[in-house]
Amino acid sequence: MNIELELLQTILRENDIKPTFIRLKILDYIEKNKKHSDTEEIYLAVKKEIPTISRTSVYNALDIFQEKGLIRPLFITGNETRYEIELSPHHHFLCKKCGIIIDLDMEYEYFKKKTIEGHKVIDIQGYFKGECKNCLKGPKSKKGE
Amino acid sequence: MNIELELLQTILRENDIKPTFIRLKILDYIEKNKKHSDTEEIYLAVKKEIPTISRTSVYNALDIFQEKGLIRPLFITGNETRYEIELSPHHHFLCKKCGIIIDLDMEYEYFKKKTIEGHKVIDIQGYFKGECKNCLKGPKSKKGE
DNA sequence: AATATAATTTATAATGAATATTGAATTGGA
DNA sequence: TCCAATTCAATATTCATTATAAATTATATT
Repeated sequence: MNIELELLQTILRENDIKPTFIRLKILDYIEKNKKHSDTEEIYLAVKKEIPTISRTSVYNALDIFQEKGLIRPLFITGNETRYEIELSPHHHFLCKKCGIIIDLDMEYEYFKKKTIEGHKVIDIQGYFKGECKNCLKGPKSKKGE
Repeated sequence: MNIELELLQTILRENDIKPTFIRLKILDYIEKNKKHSDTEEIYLAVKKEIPTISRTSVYNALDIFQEKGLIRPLFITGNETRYEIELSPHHHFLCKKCGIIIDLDMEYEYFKKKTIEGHKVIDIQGYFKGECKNCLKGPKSKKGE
């Protein structure tokens, strides 16, 4: 067991999640991989190390992590749910051309607001959609074609 | 054919959408009903007047309306896609308790921004989630229990 | 009017993400 | 060790959506 996994183990324990190997590996993947992965991608990645793992275990682990606030789900594409490690609140940009999801660094005053128009705010998600910097540069930088 | 439907007819024609009865009725429903309906709700509502309508027709109509920018899809719940008439940009609040989706009136400076961190912005969706004003008032105002 | 052509609608099947269920395996105390 | 609870995995199922193909309707052409 390396140091990183031990740290993750501690994080899980602190959040009342039993640190099973599967959970560690799943959280480890989400943590290292800075993308916004969907369940299938996580499943395939962890499968390389744990070939017997089932999709259900991935769903289960993600559900627990989410309940405990370790990860945040993104419903940006409208298709599959994507996940990222829960860090300080930030918005996301989805490129409609190449599909990349980019974290935005902007700060907005309402990140600090606890209520809005009388409603109690627990979570905020801001999705910007359009064409990313890279795709704007021209057709030569297209990927996957 | 009443006046409202004639107006919708004109709107459809202006957007190069052939104003079939089905499309008129679907757009009419979304327009009148100020909620953020999902496909099933629209299907069931229109079915009352057009009993032979198929779900596929609803999906088709919604796709066209969306392509032409008449309606906007919301991916707020993470489950089904919801739709609203495309009006001036605004954010949404989802109550995790009762499920209601509320339009927020707040204005933000970035609604006017055409680019963000170098990326070209076409669409912005802001989702606030938490507990709505009404649910905060107490258990007596719960619905459906 | 009749026919051809295209667009629309319907019905049916297929897909794909997510959930439910069940039974086996594992763990943690009495 | 034994029992109970938890966890895991495999299967089946649900549900929203998409794809396909047939049927219907609308539009254009002769």
